[in-house]
Amino acid sequence: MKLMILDGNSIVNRAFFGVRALNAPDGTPTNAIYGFLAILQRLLDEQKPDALCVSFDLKAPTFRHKAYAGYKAQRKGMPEELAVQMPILKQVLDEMGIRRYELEGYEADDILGTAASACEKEGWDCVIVTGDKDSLQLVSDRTSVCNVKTRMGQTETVLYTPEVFFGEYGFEPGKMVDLKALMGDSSDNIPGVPGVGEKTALDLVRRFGGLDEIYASLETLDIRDSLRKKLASGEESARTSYWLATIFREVPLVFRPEENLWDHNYSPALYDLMKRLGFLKFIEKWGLHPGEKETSLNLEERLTRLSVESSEEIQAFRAALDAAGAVSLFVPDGLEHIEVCDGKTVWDLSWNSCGDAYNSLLREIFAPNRKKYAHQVKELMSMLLNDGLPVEGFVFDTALAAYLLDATGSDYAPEKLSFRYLASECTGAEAVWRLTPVLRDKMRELEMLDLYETAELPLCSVLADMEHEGFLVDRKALYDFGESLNADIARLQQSIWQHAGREFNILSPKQLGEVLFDDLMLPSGKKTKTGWSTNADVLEKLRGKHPIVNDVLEYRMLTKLKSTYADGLLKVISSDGRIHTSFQMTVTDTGRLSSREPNLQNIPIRRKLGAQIRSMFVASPGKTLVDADYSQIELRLLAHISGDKTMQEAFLSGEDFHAVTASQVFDTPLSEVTPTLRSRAKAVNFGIVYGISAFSLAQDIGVYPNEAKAYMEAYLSKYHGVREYMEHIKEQAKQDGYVKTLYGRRREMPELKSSNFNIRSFGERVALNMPIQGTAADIIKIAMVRVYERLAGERLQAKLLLQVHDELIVECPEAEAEQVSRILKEEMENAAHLAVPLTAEVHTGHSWAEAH
DNA sequence: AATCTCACG
DNA sequence: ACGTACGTGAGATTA
Repeated sequence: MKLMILDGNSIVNRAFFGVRALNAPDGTPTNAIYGFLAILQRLLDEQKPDALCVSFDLKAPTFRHKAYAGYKAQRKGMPEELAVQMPILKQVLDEMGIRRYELEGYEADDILGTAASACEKEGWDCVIVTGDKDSLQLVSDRTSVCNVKTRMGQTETVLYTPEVFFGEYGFEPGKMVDLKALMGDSSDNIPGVPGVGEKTALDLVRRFGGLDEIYASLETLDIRDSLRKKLASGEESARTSYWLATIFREVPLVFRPEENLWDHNYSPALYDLMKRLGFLKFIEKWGLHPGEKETSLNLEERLTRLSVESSEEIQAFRAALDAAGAVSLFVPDGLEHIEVCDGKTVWDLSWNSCGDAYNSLLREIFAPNRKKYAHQVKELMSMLLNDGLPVEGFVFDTALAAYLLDATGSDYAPEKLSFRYLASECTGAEAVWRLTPVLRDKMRELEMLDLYETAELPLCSVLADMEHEGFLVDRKALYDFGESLNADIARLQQSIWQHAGREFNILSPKQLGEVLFDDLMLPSGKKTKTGWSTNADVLEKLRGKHPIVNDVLEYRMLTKLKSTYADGLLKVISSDGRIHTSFQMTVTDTGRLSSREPNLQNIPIRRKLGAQIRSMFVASPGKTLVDADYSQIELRLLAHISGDKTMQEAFLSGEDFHAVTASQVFDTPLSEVTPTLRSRAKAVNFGIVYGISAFSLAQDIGVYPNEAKAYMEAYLSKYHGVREYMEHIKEQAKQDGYVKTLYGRRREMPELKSSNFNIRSFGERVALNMPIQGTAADIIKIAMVRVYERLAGERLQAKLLLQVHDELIVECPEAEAEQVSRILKEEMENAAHLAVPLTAEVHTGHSWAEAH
């Protein structure tokens, strides 16, 4: 039998500092509880114990004289956001049926030690789960210690058995106390022997054993006399420390492992609690259900479902359809099956059940003048376009609404939304029906209805059309390009292997790291979780130190082009010779679109060879491409939003903005701004939008941090409105708990309240960046809707193909090119009226490379 | 499935 | 003292 006992305070601390800010729907912080449960769940899966319990410290002073010696005095008080989570966590454990042990006057460690002893006496195995190293002294044949670390939200565990412990420390676990007695531990106020640190202490214990062995033959030990002296004068301190470091294993508590047998006996109240905390994941994972009362209540309210099969049922459905003012729809996976809700009944139709009538029923359901609410309207429209069905008349999209209300969410499935916004369990078309008025009201409350109606919802048909249209690709040219890379890739591979003196997988960061930093002894810089970093930034700095570096950089570039772009794109050319991407409207935290399968928003351009890929995206014969992109829209928005007059004047002057910045920041006449100065100013401009630090700016432009700091200082004094904006927005975000764009799009910002420095700093940068990036996203969405309407309204054959954040691409007959160019420029530039001009540059060409 | 790297704005 | 720029998606390797 096996008992698992968790060191509650230690694990909850790890969880709190390791998990990003999370809040329950009512705002209560929940990250520590969430992290604790995630760690618990993982260990249950790994260890599969028969019994389970948790120990906690109580805050009161401890019984043993450690307390009076100021024991743990240096441990900081618990942050408020963690403190409020503690009682809730304990409640969760109670409802889960997991026993808690907490004893006034004793440390959690003492309880762990006592529990381990009890297990050993009764012939049980014991696994102690903790984030501290203090309990390692308890490791024995029967007792192991599972050490938990959280790094960047990821949990890592190390299971210490006597063998693992010996492997790491080079002595038996029991001697851990001796080690501490010698080296001390400032966090536990254990003095140790003055002048003896970790290195010395480790060496002593490994070579001679514990305190008894050392002091028994102190005079004859093979050590320096200075150390002998320190040990001799520190003996009393060492003996006291030994006692302080020893975990007390006899707390006055009867611990019977069998009393903690764990049977997954969750109380019905656990469902309510987890629901209040917003922990859908655990509700699902643990299969929790509401108590009887709530279930029956929901069942009564639930609309009747009817599978439409017989001709009578088809008749009834048609009658209901005609009588309904609007219907809600849900299409689980493809048009061969659809749920329709008229507010009274949920009708379930499918190709299987309705047979020949199905197609005509679909035509009736999707009749252009029928008002329809649906979930993921754009995706539905794409399916309809493929089947030649009409795409008009969609007046609400629950997924899109939910995204506007909370863009940081990751799952907008109808059942999740009904859980969250309706506190009920309906699914599919019924959920869509009930959610529609609720989500609409919420959007109105938060002043986002206008953005929804003028940008997001109309954009669905624009994007569906773009996806349907696709972008023509010169398949042969793309194939030839891919083939032409092979020779160089093979040559570089040989050369790299030659330099390395052996064959290895160059694309493996691990193997490459060994070659560069172990074999060739190049200076290693940054490290990653798993080893030394070998990314382009690092390698760039090693250029010239060894010829292999250049080859690796080039090899990486070529293999990337080959696999992602040449081979990758060839794979997704459709039978019509075109590539049809999918735009996602509910993915980004800022309001941007994203593109996938394939991603057409990251086609190469920055380097010559890569940019060739763009020449293979072409207009079909007789047609041309028109490409329009906003010029520095984000910086213009910074000038507008911050209200900085100097920056606004720079844009109004019509001069090269980065050059003007250089001239102002480096106090140089505009005519004397060198390319280097300009490019540094450019880096500062972009850095500011991202909330950069001087350190990173220095990295980016290759100067000392001091110098970078001076640049930023000069920048912010010159553009003092920007400095004021930066301070103001952070303050505002902290107060409101969210930031928003000029058009009212929001992003919730729980990070700003975190007591974790890194998370909080990240939040501050986001608060600064999101209103700018998000407003730019709003503006181009508005422009897209207007361009689409103009192109249709003026009866042009021109078709929008692609959006790349600040760029739109249209394909049209050559004869329309001039008119289309004018429409793009007008609609893009007039989509918003700012304190500075918003300009779009338009070009035409037969390939994307030419037109950009 | 997680990690690293790299393509874009 | 920390750890070092915002937002994405895809391919290859590793565990």
